[in-house]
This record gives sequence, structure tokens and C-alpha cells, in this order.
Amino acid sequence: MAQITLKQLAELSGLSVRTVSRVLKNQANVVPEKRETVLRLAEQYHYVPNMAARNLRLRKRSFVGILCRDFGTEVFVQKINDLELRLSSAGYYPVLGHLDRSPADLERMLSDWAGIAGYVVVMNSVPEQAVECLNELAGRRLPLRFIFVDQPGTENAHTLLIDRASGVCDAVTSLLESGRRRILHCGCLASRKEGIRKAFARLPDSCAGRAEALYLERHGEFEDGYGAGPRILDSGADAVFFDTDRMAAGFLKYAAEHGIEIPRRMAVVGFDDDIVARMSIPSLSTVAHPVSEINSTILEIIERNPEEPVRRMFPTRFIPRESSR
Amino acid sequence: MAQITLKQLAELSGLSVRTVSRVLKNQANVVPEKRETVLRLAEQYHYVPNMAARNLRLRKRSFVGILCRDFGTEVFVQKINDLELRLSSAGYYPVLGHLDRSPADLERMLSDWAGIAGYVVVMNSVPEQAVECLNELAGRRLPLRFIFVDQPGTENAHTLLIDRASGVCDAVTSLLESGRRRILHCGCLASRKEGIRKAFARLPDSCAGRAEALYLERHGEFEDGYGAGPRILDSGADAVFFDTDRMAAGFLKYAAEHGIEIPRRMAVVGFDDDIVARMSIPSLSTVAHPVSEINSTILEIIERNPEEPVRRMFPTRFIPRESSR
DNA sequence: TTGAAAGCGCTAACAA
DNA sequence: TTGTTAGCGCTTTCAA
Repeated sequence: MAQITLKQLAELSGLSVRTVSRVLKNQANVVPEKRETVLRLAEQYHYVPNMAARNLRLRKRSFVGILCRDFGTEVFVQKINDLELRLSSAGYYPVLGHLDRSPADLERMLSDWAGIAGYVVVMNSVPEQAVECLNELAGRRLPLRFIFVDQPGTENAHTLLIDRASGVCDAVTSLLESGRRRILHCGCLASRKEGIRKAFARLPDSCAGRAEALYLERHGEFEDGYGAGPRILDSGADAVFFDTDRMAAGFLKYAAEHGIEIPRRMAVVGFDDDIVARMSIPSLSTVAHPVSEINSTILEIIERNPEEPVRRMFPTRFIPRESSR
Repeated sequence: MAQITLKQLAELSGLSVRTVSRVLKNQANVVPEKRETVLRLAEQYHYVPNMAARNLRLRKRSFVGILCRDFGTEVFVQKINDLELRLSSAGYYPVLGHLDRSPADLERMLSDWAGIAGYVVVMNSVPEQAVECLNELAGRRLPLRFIFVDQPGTENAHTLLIDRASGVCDAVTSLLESGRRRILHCGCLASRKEGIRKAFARLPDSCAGRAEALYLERHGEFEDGYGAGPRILDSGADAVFFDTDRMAAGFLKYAAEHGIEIPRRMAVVGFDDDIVARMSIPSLSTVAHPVSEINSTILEIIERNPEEPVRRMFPTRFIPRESSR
């Protein structure tokens, strides 16, 4: 769409760009009459300043790149939802980019953002091939500063880590305290294992060493949880912790089909606080990510623009629901 | 991060910006030796062109605004996921903006995009107050062109509508053909009603006028579907169509808790092809949005940049799953 | 084959 | 109080 410029406004009003600019930025030292004229013309011609030009001049970058493998996970959506609100109320806007592309494409994308985005937030679950490529790009003097979330980044990048073990530990401790004794970990993620190990390391008094940790290796998708059903029942466990809510939902489906009462026969806990956790039958106990804490830190970094890399760790937290009562 | 510029590269190499630019853009008419030098320096200093400057000069806008009320719905995520891939492979990038804000904030956001984004895609479920405001902004000569998706926009905006009725009609026809006779519509959306009406208007021969349409007014959330359980059972229906998958999932929860066999006792169909539809127990038959058709049209508009507004209608389609077998 | 220079739209130091 | 002007980093016409 045709855009009217400051210069045109100056010509139309018979004033200089400086004066027009003064009026439009509400600065002092303009006689009311001229101010009126400019304001009227701006209104009449629907003047809107060109941010690209302004930002270029001010060397300001008002966009923030958000890199993620898959926008589809509920967790990501929660995070971006919250982040967009914080960013935009501070005059920044999120630009989305998929991480699942070739290094060359990734590099092209980041180059295309140069001069427009000042920061790039790398969300978790970065694919193998991208890690290497990103680290290289972040290490180079790209005109972008990286913020790695939930993923160790390069030395000079900011890194906000999520302590998944803390919430898992709380979840397992809660299971033990409620009388469960044979806790099965179904999944494959080290962070979850660590949380479980910690919980067993500080066994509540009520257990008196009579608890047992079991393990079943599986990936974290819905189908994996469903398919693991028979093995989980055979294991003799009275509680299962799954790496993800999606996976736990898969097991709940299996349990429903086979008349396994949850949580009476078996307590179930997932991880992520995914929407399926709230909608499943029964509603799923889970471990939630520290979304708002992370996002407020991201905003702080962007606004403060510190030279030295920020490194911080945020705990996850257990959310008890029907499946583990 | 400090950024090296074309000018600096020119100074370093002792050549003019024109020549450096020639080399970097791989244009002809540079002696190999000088070309070498420039390439070496560019590599050494990690030169990355400033897109803000380039786009300003070329009057090009490589970002596309995406406005939506809630990023959290699965449908939106599917759409944006697919759209990002298409956009970025054409050198465009999506900027996200929430629609749930005051008109003043919305206007500020769009102004902040001026000169950077050329198009703004308005996704469906626009809140009341925003509709008015958007229409006004789209009507004005803002330096942005609007593409309304699944929502009637202003005269000069592009409008891509979704014919929800078509998929609903197919769904209901399928229910009728499989022998269901009392079809309940649980929801409140006119588009769904219309689809049901159409299906009844062209009743399959097998029915011979012995089918009946029932209606129960409810909103489309999970809780609404759950809460409607008793009324649905009382209605005597042998099939239910819900406005949304979330709502259908709520009813499935109720059915599971009360031993109602789905689909034997009652067939269930939702709308949206939400992720919960695939994960629910049993998996939920639903009606899917024309995601890829819409997105390829969006891209076509952005690349072709037609003056006259594009107006098109896309059909939805029925996806049968376990809940209506 | 190469370079000088104008200009995209804006800001702000400086001069008048 | 107002205007002139340089320049953000880039592209490209035109002249050398």
C-alpha cells in the first residue's frame, strides 16, 4: 500500500522535516498553529512512520527470533503465548522459525533476520544436526545474540536451563508418601531418571527402605505409551512416571480399554503439563515447566542487553491431579 | 553484536562499495583477484548483510504478520506450522501478534510493523472488539495489506473463507448412511447447523425419511461437553455432533466414567481435527480444516501481490475414526 | 571493469 | 523556534 512519508508531509505543510518530526514525536518548541497543521495533515493522509527506517537509523531491532523444532507441542504453545504478551507490551515482536531444516537454510534464515532481530531465542528440543550448526552460528560474530532455553548453548550465549529433575523428584516423593512402593519409570530421558534417583535418595521416613524403582525404556510418544501397556502391567508397579504427558495419555488409553482402574490399581504421572493432561480421563498429574519465570528473564535480558552471558537454572514443579490421588 | 558493514569492507579492501557489492551478489565484471580479496575479507570478518537496510532500499517487506486470538488451539498450531514452512522457503517470516488486546495496543502493534511486514494474516476467532478495530485499520490506508482467514474482512482485504458446513454435512451423511437415525447437534455455531441441515435436506435413500435432527445448545469447551453428558443421554440420540473436538473430548470423558459405550451406544463426531481427536479414547471422528489449501493461497497472494482482493471459499472434510464406526 | 553518488524513510546534531 | 544536513547500511544508475 502506498505510504506517505515524513518528507511528503513536510512538503505538504510547507515546513521542514525537522518540524514535522518534532510534532509527530510530541517534542517541544513548535508553535501551536504549525503543530495543528501537521497533525491535521498526518491524520488526513494516514501517516504511519516506517519502522524499518526508524530502526535502521536508531540501530534498534524490535523483533525477536524464536527458533523451535515443532510449534505443535502444547508446551511450546504455552511458552510462546506468554512470551508474545510480554514482548509486545515492551515493543518487541516474535518472529517464528522452524529448526527442522538444513544448516544452509537455517543460516539463510538467520541472515535474513540480521538487522531486524537483535535476539534469537532457541527453544528446547533442538534436532541433532541443528545443534552443531547453531553453535557454530552463535559462536561466530553474527549480528544476533542467542538465548538458549532448556538447552546448553555456546559460551557467549545466554543460557536458561530447566531443572526437570526437581519436579520429577517432587512427583515421585509424593507417590511414595501416598503409599506407592514400586515406581516404574517409563521413558528414556536422563533428566527424568535423575529426578527419580533423587527422590529415592531422600526416601520419606514412612517408606523405611521398602520402595523399589523399576525402569522400562521407551520413547515419549502417544503410541509408545499405548504400546507399553502390557509390559507396564506385568512389571508389578503400583505407579508409573512417564517422560511426557502424550506418552502417559497413550497408557491411559490402554488402561481404559483393558479396565485398569487409574489411580486405584496404578498411579500415573506425566511431564509437561500438556493440554492432554487436563483433558485426559482421569485428569493427569504432571510436572509443569517454569514458563513465566523463564519468559520474564528473557525479557529482562532483551531490555537490559547485558554483555556478559546470563546463565540461570529454573526448577519445574509437580501438579497433582486425579491420576495419582 | 558489532556488525561489519559493506562500507567497512570496502575500506578494508581498498575497493569501492560498488565492487564489494558486486562480488557479494555474485555479479559479473570483477577481476578474479579483487573478487578473491573481498570474499576472503567477508569471510574473515563474518560479514552478514543488514536486511533492514536492504529491504528499506528495495522497498521490500519480508515479514508477514499473523494475528490470532489464541495461539493455543491445536488448529491454529497446525496452520502456523505449515504456513511457516511455506513462508520461510520463499524468504518470508511470520511475526506473531495476539488479537486479545485493546484497540490502541492493536494499532500500536500494527504501526510497529509498518515498513517491515507487507501483509497481515488475520486468523479466525477474532474477538468482538477487535473486529471493529481491525476493519477500521484495514479500511484505512495503512501500509499493510490484510488477509482475513475464516472471517469476513473489509472490502479491499483478501478473504479466504472456510466452508465448515461441507465437512459437517459429509459427517452427518456418513452417520445416516451407517444407520444412525437420531442425530443430536450439541453446540451453538450456525455453520455447523447449516451443515446438518444440508445433510438432512439430501437424506440418503436408505433412510427413507425416518431420521431426526435434535439440538442441544452449549458452548464449545471441554467442560461444556462433559457437563452436557446427562442431557445427551436423555435425548435418545444415537449419534452426536459437537461444535469442537475439545467439547467432544469432554463428552467422551463423561461417557467413559458412566460406562457408555462409544460408538456402539452412541456415535460421536467433533470438529477441528484437534490433537485430542487423535489421542482420545476412542479416537474421535472429526472434520478437518483445509490447512494446506488456505496456506498455499496465502503464499500465492503474498508473492503475486494482486491489486484486486482475492476472495475464495475452501471446503472442510470429514475424517472418520473409531468414535463413529 | 570500476567508482561516485543518489536515495530508501527516518533521527538528531548543529546552525540560524 | 525552525531549517539544513549527515548518516543508519544498502542498492543501483550513470559516468569514467
